[in-house]
Amino acid sequence: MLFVYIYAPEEAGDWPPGSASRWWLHHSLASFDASLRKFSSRLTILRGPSSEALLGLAKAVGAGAVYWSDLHEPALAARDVLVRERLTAAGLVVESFNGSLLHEPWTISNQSGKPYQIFTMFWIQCLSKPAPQEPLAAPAKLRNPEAWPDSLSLNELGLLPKINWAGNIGEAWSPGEDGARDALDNFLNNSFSNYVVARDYPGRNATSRLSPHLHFGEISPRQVWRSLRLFAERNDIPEETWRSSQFLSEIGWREFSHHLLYHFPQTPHAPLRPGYNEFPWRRDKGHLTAWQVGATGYPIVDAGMRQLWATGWMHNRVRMIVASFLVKDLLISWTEGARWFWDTLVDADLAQNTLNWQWAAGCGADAAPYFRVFNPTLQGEKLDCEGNYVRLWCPELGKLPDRWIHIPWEAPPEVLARAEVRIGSDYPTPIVDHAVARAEALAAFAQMRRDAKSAGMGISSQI
DNA sequence: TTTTGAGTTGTTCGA
DNA sequence: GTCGAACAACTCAAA
Repeated sequence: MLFVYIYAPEEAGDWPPGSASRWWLHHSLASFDASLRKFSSRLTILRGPSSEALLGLAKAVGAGAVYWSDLHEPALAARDVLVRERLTAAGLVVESFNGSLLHEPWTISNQSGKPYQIFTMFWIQCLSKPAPQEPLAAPAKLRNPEAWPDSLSLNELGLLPKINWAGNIGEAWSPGEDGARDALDNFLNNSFSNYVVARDYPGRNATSRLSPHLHFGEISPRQVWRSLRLFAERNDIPEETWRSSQFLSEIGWREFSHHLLYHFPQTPHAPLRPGYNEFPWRRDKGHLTAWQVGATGYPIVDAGMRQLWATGWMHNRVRMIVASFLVKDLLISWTEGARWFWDTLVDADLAQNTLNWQWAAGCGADAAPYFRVFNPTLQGEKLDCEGNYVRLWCPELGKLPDRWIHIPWEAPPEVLARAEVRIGSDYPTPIVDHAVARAEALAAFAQMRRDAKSAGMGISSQI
């Protein structure tokens, strides 16, 4: 038995892995190889094109069958169809399996046979199905080939960034199966019981941080399901409680996003609701850059964007706040935000990135209504009331009292002087006035609805 | 068949 | 200070 990873970013269409993803991939592959070495096995690493690589390898080692886990990202799924055809034509047995979802996307549909576009009903349907298949145990031993085929070294893939900005990322994460299992165990034991309350506070480490592990297949949702069930049994948590838990429903949202991408493959670049096609997004390079580097003048937004840059990850709640800010306050297209997240997130996942950005922009499935505009000051004061999160990522504001930490531009001059903050030089002046920006956003969305109505198309998401 | 109600994550305004 | 209404349009299942 031979394990092979083929690096073929050009086969991912418009979405080759970004820098943060490649960093994770490097360490995940290293971890996988290390675990194979315990069986005196090893990971064979090849470069695409995938079908050529696999045909060559099969010939070299005399393989009779090729197996892989299904992916549903549009470009990769199309690639896999071609690979399957070519391998089959060459006389190889080819089988693929569901390794990344609780249910195959075509098995969940509403009464008229169409995909759900509302999460609640989708998830009720998922939960009403028989429990997902139990994950198989890892093999106790492997049958190794008589001779190992040629393989690239991991470093030859050039996945690590040229500049060593990944230093901070490494401190925050342990890519690989062991890291994934530790993250889940740690979450279940320490955070599961209080998840509903604590998860919204970015200063508390109360979320599972499983997303990159799930994306790279280091742990599967079926393993999460089973671990949660076993944890519940050990702790006398009734089945009804854990099955309807907020945490499991987050796994459900992941599932929902992957099913939607399967059914609506155009959504990474086009709004699910066609009425949003003509929305007059602004192209303001200066504002976009300020958002990207965390220099908007709104502390909770800047803290989030800097956390993203420094660690390849951002707290879920803060993702909503910064997304709302880009889309509603700056009126910059959600696709710009999706691009930036794609390149900077270690958990960048096409399905989830797409669903969630469209959700924030209001143009997606079960989306936030257009009038739901996050107020960055209020969100900061509610969820980071002592300013710990802001002080961690915006240290130049560190000496400001709690009272002013989320509204530094309103602080009295003597307070600013004492805190050694000069607004406009030490920390930016807000690049927009939220109250004005909110009014403009509401007006722009209202105009879009009028235009859509007069064009007789509505903003229906029907396709 | 038609109607009704509810739907991840919010904010503002006026009583 | 608190509280409810309003801020749309559409999906989907239950009644």
